[in-house]
Amino acid sequence: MKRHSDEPISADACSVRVVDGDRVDLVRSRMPLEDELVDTAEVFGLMADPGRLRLLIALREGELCVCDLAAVSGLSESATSHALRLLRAHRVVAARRSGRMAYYRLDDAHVRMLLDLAVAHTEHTEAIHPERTGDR
Amino acid sequence: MKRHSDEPISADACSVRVVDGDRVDLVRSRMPLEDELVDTAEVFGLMADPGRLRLLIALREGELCVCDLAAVSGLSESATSHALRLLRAHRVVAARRSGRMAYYRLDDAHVRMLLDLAVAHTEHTEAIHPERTGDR
DNA sequence: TGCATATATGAAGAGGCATTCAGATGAGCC
DNA sequence: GGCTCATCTGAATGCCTCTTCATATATGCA
Repeated sequence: MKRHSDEPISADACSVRVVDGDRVDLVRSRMPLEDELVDTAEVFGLMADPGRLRLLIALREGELCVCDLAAVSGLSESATSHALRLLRAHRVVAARRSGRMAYYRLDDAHVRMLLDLAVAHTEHTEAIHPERTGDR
Repeated sequence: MKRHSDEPISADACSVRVVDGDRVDLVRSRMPLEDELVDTAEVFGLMADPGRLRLLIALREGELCVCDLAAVSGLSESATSHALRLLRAHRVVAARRSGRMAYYRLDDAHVRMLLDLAVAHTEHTEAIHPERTGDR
């Protein structure tokens, strides 16, 4: 049932011992392609910064201009712009320009779902929470 | 309808111009509490590393020992152990010990949902995606 | 008891990332 | 045209993170 080391383990099984080679091969076969996995990790990375996460959560309800996003997120306007640039580069948000204003909106259904799921989860724990006092 | 600057904008409205104060206040009132938001960002951060993400995806199907996780993820066993330690510290995975082996499993329903959603999405786009070439 | 195996840990180095500051672009207004 | 306002950009800096190497713990086995 348990074999080891002398069976064909697809890729880089050079120096690594393996306990359950069959499981390993199975799990490996179900692993997403490298590129997709890296993309996914990048998306999570975009949501891993509190400032950017605030921006994205704010945008769930509709578009906002940069200065309002800065006000909501607590970031400086420069930091906000940098963050939005990053998010835009990854097609997570899109911009609409009107005069000198720039209105940003969520532009990625997948990210929206992740955000909804995450916020729903926090609201769960919020039910237990008695207060909603100060912001920062 | 659009007011500005001279209304009470809860917290840090010192130097930041605000275009639509009502929207800002509304969005702010719906923003998760700071602590929860930071927690959420941390969870995303844990999934933002390709190595850790591979570990977590591998664990979706059941428990695995450290060396098999290393084999699956392509990480060194040391790096794997470090990663698992991090994940364990955040209660995302849990360990079961049997002899000198340590078997890890997913231990966070929320993370599992996020993973499922993410993997489902990659499997979707795998069929469709024509492009996604240049990022920045 | 002593050795090999499986995992855990600490320290350190390299790289990446977020913020800030200063300045640039570009639209609206007089 | 010249000024102001909203946003964008680049460079610099300090922090944080991931990996590796070396070593520690601890279990199983002879």
